[in-house]
Amino acid sequence: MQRVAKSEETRSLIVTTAMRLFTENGYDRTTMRAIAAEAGVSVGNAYYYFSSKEQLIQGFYDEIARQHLSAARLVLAGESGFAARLKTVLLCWLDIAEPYHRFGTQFFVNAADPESPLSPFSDDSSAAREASIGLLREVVDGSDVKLDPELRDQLPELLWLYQMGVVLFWVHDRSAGTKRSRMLVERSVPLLARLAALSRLRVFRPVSREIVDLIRDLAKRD
Amino acid sequence: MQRVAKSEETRSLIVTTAMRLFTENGYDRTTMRAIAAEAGVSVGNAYYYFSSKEQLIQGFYDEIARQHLSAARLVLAGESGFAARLKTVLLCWLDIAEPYHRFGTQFFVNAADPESPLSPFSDDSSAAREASIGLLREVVDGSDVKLDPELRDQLPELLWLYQMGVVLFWVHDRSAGTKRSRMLVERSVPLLARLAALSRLRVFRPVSREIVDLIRDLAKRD
DNA sequence: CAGTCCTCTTGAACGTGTTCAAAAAAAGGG
DNA sequence: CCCTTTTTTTGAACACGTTCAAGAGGACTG
Repeated sequence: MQRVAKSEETRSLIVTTAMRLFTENGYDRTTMRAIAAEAGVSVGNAYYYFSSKEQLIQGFYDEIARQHLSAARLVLAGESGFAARLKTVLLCWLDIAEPYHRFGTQFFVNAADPESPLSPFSDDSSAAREASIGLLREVVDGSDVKLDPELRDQLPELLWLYQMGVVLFWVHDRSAGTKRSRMLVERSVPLLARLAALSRLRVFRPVSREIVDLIRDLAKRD
Repeated sequence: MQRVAKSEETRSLIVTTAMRLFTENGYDRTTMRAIAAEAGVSVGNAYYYFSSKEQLIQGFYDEIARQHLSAARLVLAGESGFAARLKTVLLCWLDIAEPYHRFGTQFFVNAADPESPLSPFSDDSSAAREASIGLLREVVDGSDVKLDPELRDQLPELLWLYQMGVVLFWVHDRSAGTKRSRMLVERSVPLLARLAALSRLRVFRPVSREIVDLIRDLAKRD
């Protein structure tokens, strides 16, 4: 009983300290020895709770995702247009992630490793991924957009991929205040919305159907 | 004179040995000490020629790019349809990259770092990038495709981004013979070709123009 | 040929992430 | 309260990428 609490306390102390030092000095310049010393534990103890330094990053993902989810829900309430809703959600993510951009690149690099549990495509990340896709489903369902119904089901997943693209761009974005990423969102979202609306046109139907099928097949675990 | 040749010999000996050991044992399991020992030089000497272990990977990129360029030119000769040409070029890349897939993921992970000179978006990679885009321009120009002329200029760069997407998918692809990546190419290329053809329709024109403008603006170094 | 410079080479040493055998602390059982 | 088992903690040790002061080997100059 008491032991679980104590154990949980140590774990949380370590991750909190790590996050603070990462933010203060960057990921690379923060050593495991420094984290342990600052938290008042031994190096080995940090490894008892976290299998690697990389794993300590998970705390950041969780934090950003948590903030984004609650902030996005708030701003979504006022919007009913599809493009406006999507834009809002993405700009909201950029706002929240902004403070972490300086060293955040380091994190997303590690996450690019397909073997890593931190990869957004990994099984370990499926819970977070589902939550993100769920939010994008709210974006679609809460809007007044008219869509090919076949597309409607798949759209949230497609939008999630699009969001990953935005994040990738953001990671490489070196402009002041990451304003190029903002421009990308401001201008690509209306395009997407228009394309989605076009999906109802007859000439577009077969293309739209094939996209849906392709995504479905690719999503299958072979 | 003689010295330059000797120096070049040592450099090449090191990179060749590194590539062999990487292929045999994987990137992580190959140590700089092992490379140096196998090449019969000291560790410090390897660092005289290459600033880091990561930099030794460049040899792989160059090799794959070189093979792809010449192989693609061969198979391109027989095709005139846009979709067929594009599909050919991408499948050709998958064929050539196949032997490196097992440990290739490791390489592309390192390349995902925006700070790294190995990043496909970095200044250091601009030569290789231009060469790739040039090949894709041949794909477009050598075909009989009819396009919005505004789009025609930008299309090779767009296709390059699309190719990066395929590579990203390939890196995460765990199917036998990376056949899912092949499926992605087989089925997404015709879609792209159809979309490109649609760009001439009047309803599509404004969308097409905005895409072109957006890419142009994003490409600007601010 | 002696002296000077530049290129190339060496290997010990440093800092890092990570492991592991051992100890300490806590829990449980009689 | 002692004995056993489990959980938690320790810090020395290891392997690796990387650095650097020192030197070896020649090429050029006067």
